This record gives sequence, C-alpha cells and structure tokens, in this order.
Amino acid sequence: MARGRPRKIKPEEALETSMRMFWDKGYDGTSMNDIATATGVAKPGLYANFGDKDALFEKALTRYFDELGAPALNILANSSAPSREVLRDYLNMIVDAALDPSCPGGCFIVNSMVECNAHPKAMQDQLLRIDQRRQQAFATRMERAVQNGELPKNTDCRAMAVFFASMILSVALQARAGTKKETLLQIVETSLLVLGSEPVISRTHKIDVLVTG
Amino acid sequence: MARGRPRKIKPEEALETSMRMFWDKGYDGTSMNDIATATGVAKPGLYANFGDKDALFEKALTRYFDELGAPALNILANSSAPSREVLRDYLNMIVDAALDPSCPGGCFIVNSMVECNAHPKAMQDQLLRIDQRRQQAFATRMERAVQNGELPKNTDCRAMAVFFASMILSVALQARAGTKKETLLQIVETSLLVLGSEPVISRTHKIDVLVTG
DNA sequence: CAATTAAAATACCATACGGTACTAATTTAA
DNA sequence: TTAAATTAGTACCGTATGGTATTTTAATTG
Repeated sequence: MARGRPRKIKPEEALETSMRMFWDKGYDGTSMNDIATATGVAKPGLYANFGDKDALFEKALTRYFDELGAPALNILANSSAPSREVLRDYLNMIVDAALDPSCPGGCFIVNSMVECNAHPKAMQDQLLRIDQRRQQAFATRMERAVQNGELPKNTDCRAMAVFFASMILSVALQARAGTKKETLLQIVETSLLVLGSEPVISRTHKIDVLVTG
Repeated sequence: MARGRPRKIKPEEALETSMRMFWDKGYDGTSMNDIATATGVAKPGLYANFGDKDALFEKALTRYFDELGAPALNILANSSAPSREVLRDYLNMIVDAALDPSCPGGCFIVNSMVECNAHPKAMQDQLLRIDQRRQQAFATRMERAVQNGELPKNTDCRAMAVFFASMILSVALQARAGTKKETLLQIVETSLLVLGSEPVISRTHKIDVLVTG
C-alpha cells in the first residue's frame, strides 16, 4: 500500500505547529513562509493539505477548541461537585492554561475575537459559535446549581452564565498582556462573590429531587 | 508669517483619522498607504509629521487615551456621588462608548493589548502604563467608598479595583465581537453584585468624618 | 527494469508593504 | 521679480506577502 513518495511529516503535526503560531502571532502576524519553515512542509505542501491561509487558520481554530476548549467545558457543565467549586476550578484552570509557559500567551479564541474584525465574516461566525458553546456550558452549570438548591430559584441563570463567560475573556486577555498569576487568581476569587458571599452547601437530597421530580 | 506652501490639512485631523483606522483595523491591518489615502496626506507628509509607522501608532494611542480615556477616569476616581452609582455609570458609559456606531468597535487600548505581543516592547509598556492608570482610578474609587462607609473597612480595595478594571476589558472585547447592548448591560449589573447584594446608602455624616477625623 | 503514483523542493509570479529620493507647487521676504 | 522656504505630489526601492507552475525525488506496481 501507500504508493508514491512517503510523507515527511504527518499533517496533524503541521496543523498543531500552525495552530501555535497563529495563537502566538495572530493571523496577520504569521506568514505562510513562517509556517512552511517551522513545520518543515514547503508551501505547496501546505496548500495541498490545508487549502489557503484562511482555511488553514479555520482548521487551526477548530483544532484548538476541540483539543483545549471543549473537554473542559464538559466538566464545567456536567460535574456533580459543588457548583461553586466547579466554577472556581474551571476559572483557575483557565488562569493556568493562559499562563502556561509551554504555550503561547492567552487564549487563541479570545485573541482572534479582536483580530477578526478586519477579516472574512466566516471567521467571525466561527468565533461566535464557539463563544456561545462556552456560554451554554456556563448556563447549564448555573441551572444545575439552581436545581440542586445551591442557588436561589429566582437566580437569573443566563445573566450569571454571560457574566462568567465574560470573565474568561478578561482573564485570557490579561494573561497575554503580562498580568501575573496572583492577580488573575484574585480576579477569579472576586468574581465568585456574585454567587453570594455565604458559601451554600449543596443539599444531599438533590438526587431525590431529580429522580422523583 | 508662515512662509512656504500652506498646509492642506491640519496634522491633528490626520492624527485623528489615523487613530480611528488603527482602532478599527489594528496595527497590521492598517497600511501607511491606507492612511495616506484616508487622510489626504501623502506618505512623505505622514513621515515628516509623525515619524515612522510605530511612532504614528504610539501618537494615536496617546491621543485616544488623553481624549477618550483619561477624562472619564477622573470622574470615576473623584466623583462624590454614591460609589455604587459611580461604578455603574462608568461601566455603562464604557458599554455605550464601545458600541457607539460613530466609532470603531470596542476599545483601542484593549484591541492593542492583544496585537502588541508581536510588536515592539515600547508599545507593550505604553499599554501597561495606561492599564495601570485605569486600575489606579478604580482603586481610588474603592478607597473613597471605604472611607465614606459605603463598604466595610476590611474590603480589599486592590482586589476590587483589579476586578472592575478587568470588566472593562471583557465588555470592550465583546462589544467588538458583536455582543448586543442588553447583554453587556446585564454583565455590568451582575458584576456590581460583588459589592454586596444589599445597596448600601452612603452615610450623611461622611463629610464630618473626613473633616474631623 | 520500466511505468505510475504521490509527495518534496525549487523557482517564480503579481501584488502590497514600509519607507524615501526627487520634483513640483505655492507662499513670504527681499 | 527673484530667492528662500515649506509643503504637496510622483515615482521609485528593496523586501515580504499569498499563492502556483514546474521539476525532482522516492516509493509501489507491473
């Protein structure tokens, strides 16, 4: 099997490298020549594998979300731990990820939300879709918190979700801009105050409610 | 007086136009040719008046902060109205400004905080200085709130200041990304919950305390 | 050993970029 | 009227960009 000259590099690896470069320098700041050099795939190979620059960027963004974004959202939405802790863990994890020295600064999606204004509409739409999935995960979390009795029944879940989703943006942005970890954790802790100053212990009969109700 | 050929355009106007273009499209997305066309000042004139592209960008950023940023910070820090209202007014004003249809989207400073990672260090430093002035204004406001008895004496003013400063970032970013006004106002309102759920009326003897204490 | 297939590598294209030398125009001062 | 001064405008330079036509290399199949 596999006729023809063997591949020098797996396309996945080249896409991973491209993703990190776009993440670091942005769409405009990353040239196809840079990518060709860094990946070891010459330009004609890039165009054969991924299409033009727009298509490569879109694939990089999708890969980023699928690999680094989506898994954590699942935990955020569905974990059965106390909601306050789930939120704190998720936000702290974002802080760590945004500061990870082995990765470019901040969040690729957040970075792109700024740059995309000067670029194709398809890119904006993709970003909005991702942002809304993030928001939906927060909303699901808040609804669980209300169902479990961790928050009052008249809680505006959507308002809370939109608020916490917006915290991701500012944390990622500041991480990229050089704000230090201690400060970012402080911001996260302060934001949790909107849940009410007294920690509410999740009630033990919450499962009964779900089953019988 | 005024020898030589008269100026076709005041440099201030060209700088204003340049500022709005950088604000809209970013540093990389705005070419000197674009600026020359939009301002009506040919490229050699731009270089004679403002220096190279970096210098022009820096002047644009300074102009933006001095004209649109700094004045509101003064009110934020020093207004004698109830602190909760001062904060709400300031944040709502940011929402309006970031959505103003007669201006490019979002906040020029916030936009630049993302892009600057791939550019000269002087630009990053300038942005951090501006960001810290904003943070300081919030800190002053929180300290006034504590002095006036609007917040408990053990309030961590710096934590609050950093938190609210970070709200500016996410609001500006989302305004640029297309989030609608209603949602942004909701985010602002939710963020005000960190001040405590019960509105605290500023005490009438606060001036006595300041004068006698 | 051909013949075929598929990828790599080189070289190149048109365009756009930041930046500048040079010329043309329009004013005041002598 | 002429000289000096100051700006506007044209044309250009070297480089870098996104993208591609073409050739070369290396493997499998007959």
